[in-house]
Amino acid sequence: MNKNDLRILKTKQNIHLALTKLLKKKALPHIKVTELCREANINRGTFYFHYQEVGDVFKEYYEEVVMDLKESYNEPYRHTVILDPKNLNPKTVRIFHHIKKYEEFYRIILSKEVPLEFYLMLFDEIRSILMEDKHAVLPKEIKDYLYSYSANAIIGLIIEWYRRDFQESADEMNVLLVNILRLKV
Amino acid sequence: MNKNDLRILKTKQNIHLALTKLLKKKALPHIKVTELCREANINRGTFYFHYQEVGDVFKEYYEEVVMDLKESYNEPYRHTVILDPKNLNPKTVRIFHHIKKYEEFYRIILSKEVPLEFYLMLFDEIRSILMEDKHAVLPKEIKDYLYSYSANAIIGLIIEWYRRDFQESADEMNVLLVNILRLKV
DNA sequence: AAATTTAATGTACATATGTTCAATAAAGTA
DNA sequence: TACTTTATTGAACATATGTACATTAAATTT
Repeated sequence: MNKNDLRILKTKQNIHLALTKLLKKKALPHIKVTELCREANINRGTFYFHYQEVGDVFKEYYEEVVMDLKESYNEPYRHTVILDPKNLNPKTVRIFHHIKKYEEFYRIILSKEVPLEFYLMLFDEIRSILMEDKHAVLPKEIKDYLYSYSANAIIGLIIEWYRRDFQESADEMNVLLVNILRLKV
Repeated sequence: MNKNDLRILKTKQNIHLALTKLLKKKALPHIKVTELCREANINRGTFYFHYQEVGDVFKEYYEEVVMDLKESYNEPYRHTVILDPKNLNPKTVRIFHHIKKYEEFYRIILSKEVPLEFYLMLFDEIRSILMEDKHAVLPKEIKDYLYSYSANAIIGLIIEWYRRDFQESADEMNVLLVNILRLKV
């Protein structure tokens, strides 16, 4: 199975286009394989040759999106220590900008019908971003919990942001995060 | 439709028993309606008379579990201000004990195949528990975000706990939470 | 105990799933 | 260009979904 085979590239592109089209009409779990293939003008057998279920197609997208999140952290003005309010500069936090950029995408990720898997992918990604920060020397176990605590706390803000229909700007979210951290609750 | 009709109670009980049995073998989304009805010895039409999908049966369980979580906060030694480390007494936090009590249940809730809906139910429940605490006077918007931040931070610990197979005791988790809050990160 | 209500059953039907396989066509390779 | 590889197709099959409805049986009500 040659990943660069033109036939495969075309097929996958058709499926991707069909999925984005269908996602505007209905939630991911309600999109049927049959429906997706009809929309993409490909045979159902071809679908099953590449994927197991509709969610797998979405996962391919998601990997691109996560790539963007990763890349946004490999730039010159790289952040230093995110979750230390003493050092935190709102501009250093890129996560909210990333979410805003892919807002339509995260509306799907955060909708209740969708498998937790996508949420956990976001969690792991944010967690690993936080792990790159230098933290005070702490026992490994505490650190593991601390990263999970902090990563999910940020997603907590994102959930609230989503529920408020992403009204606030990404910069406002960064200021909000700083304020919450300053509360030291 | 009389909720107390013996026929309904029996049918639902059979379905519940069948689901718990099947859940020991496979993940929730892989349990088919047909399969569940075969196991419960009820007609498939009867199932669709009461539910839309297998997940709805699970939701009925979940409501009982959430009830327990709620009740654990209506007891004499009620907590005061959970997320203020200065006042926090590990014994006052009941969430981890609740999770441990329904460990098998939360293993399902936190497994990747399951819809985000169940996660969000837990989120909303913990969030509303935190909302009962008296916080310093803050603008409503900040408060909304703060509660989402704190509630999800706790679930972050629970995710990590789950991934470590719930090895730590609930008391150890409370101590851990206090330590993290004392770090003021 | 008889009458009434309605949950549960059995059957049917159109559609979807997930898999298999031989035939075809479109790509890559010599 | 001719040859080779393999992705795609189409057809078939067993099983599952979701809905509908007349019949049956088990409840509740009188």
